[in-house]
Amino acid sequence: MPAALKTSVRVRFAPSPTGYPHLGNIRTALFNWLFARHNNGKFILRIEDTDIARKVEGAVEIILQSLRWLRLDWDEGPYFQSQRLPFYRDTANRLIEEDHAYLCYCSSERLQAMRREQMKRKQPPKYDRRCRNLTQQERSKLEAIGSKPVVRFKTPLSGKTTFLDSIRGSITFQNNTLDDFVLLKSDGYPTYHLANIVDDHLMAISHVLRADEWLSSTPRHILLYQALNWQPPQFAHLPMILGPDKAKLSKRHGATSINAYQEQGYLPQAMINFLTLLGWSLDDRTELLSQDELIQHFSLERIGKTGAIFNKEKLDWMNGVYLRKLDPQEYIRQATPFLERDLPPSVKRPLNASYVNQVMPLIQERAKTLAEVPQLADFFFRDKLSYSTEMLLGKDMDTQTATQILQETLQKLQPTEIWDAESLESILRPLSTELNLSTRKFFGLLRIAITGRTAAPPLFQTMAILGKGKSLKRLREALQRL
RNA sequence: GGCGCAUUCGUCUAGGGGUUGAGGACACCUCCCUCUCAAGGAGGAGAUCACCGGUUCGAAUCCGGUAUGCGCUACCA
Repeated sequence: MPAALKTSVRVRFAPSPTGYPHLGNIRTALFNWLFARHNNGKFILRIEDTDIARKVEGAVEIILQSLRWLRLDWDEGPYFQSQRLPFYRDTANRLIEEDHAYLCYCSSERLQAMRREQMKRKQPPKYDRRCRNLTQQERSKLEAIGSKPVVRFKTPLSGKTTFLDSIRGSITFQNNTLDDFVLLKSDGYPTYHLANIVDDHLMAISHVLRADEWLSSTPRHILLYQALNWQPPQFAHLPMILGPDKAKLSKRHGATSINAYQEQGYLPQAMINFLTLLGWSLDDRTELLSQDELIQHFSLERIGKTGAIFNKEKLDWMNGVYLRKLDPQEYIRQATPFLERDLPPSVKRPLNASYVNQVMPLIQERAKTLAEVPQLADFFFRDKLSYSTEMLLGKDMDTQTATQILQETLQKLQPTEIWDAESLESILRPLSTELNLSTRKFFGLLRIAITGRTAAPPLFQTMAILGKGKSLKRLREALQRL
């Protein structure tokens, strides 16, 4: 390997297309990407599709789409392991030739029965190495019966394997606690262990940043590198992202697929910021960092060791911060598809752009996700409001008073020519004194008449945008309800 | 069962022998602003730093043990 290549940072994200990527997968991708960009290295994408049975149709496309959404651009790939089978087969053969691996003819039935028996006796379930020292004659006999062999690694029976993890320090395993794991399956496909180290070597990967769940397999990988006389990469095992039950994130934790967050109206920059802080920190106070700042400051040293429970409330808060920071025009651009998608079907499509432009600034500081926008802005668009008379009257107002208030308001507003927030305020505020009503009560009543809710954007601005016709119509409708 | 890793407010975390009677953020509570909501501002509550020993003048910080949690223990990744 050329010296220049050795010192350059080359990392990879190597998902298996067995499902949609969840937060944990994406966080691993993100840390690899940040590490590559920080060090001016390369970020490589590799699809580990070596399990035909568990392969999920369309998963690869979703993975790519998720990375694009988060703007985690890759420099090489995607490589597909299913298209690189000869590399693994050749390596397995070399291992057999050099007496580091052997063919195993044991049936999965026998293996299973053996494991069950071992478990029952409270023994560690391990392959019993029956085929490790087969003679040529015995092998021929088994092949004659039609047994399809797998290739197993000849794990050293004694000694220990030690490696230095960038995050966890020195870690040692006794070799006799490992068993002879499978390298090549009987269908000719490699297992993760083989494919992974062959590709990491061939692709000159300098650092392997992967989830903590791989820590226990690392001695196997080190042993493989040693057997092949290859230089292993630097390993760094990332703390995992946990579900609320503290268990490894999985399907049963609900909407964990990353594209679900896109659909729920989270911003990629908020996701990036939040995910990075799940396991990494800059200092004792910085919470908000842009993608550039993240790249600038990211380092392995500041990655924590403990698994992090995903805290949705904080994500919501952070997404709200990013939403509010958005340039108003950009906000509208982002929110419009959600309005088109989620506003009631009765609202005419396509939406009136200039009207949306007026409404959105009132919503921008109130939504934590873009998916909330249609809900919050709903009454600006729909024709019929739905609320009860009880709601209109509130706790302590009788029908008569309410009727009088609405009538007076209509009377005052009818002749008004200039219909903007300021004029409306200058008319309605004095009216509340005139009626001897607190602004809280008075505006509260009008708010429900105008918006159908108790919590909404400021009244006068809302009425201004709604326009005179619609506003008066709603006041009249309220009157009719009483 | 075996092996490995981890353990600081409910959650994410800072802090890596004395400046810490442990700092920040989310969530929560109170008050201010205010036509409601949101945003913003000011406060508050919340952690015997898992436990037990040891080293040290001094330990959240170093060492050992225990407990608990998690991960791995497949012809899955």
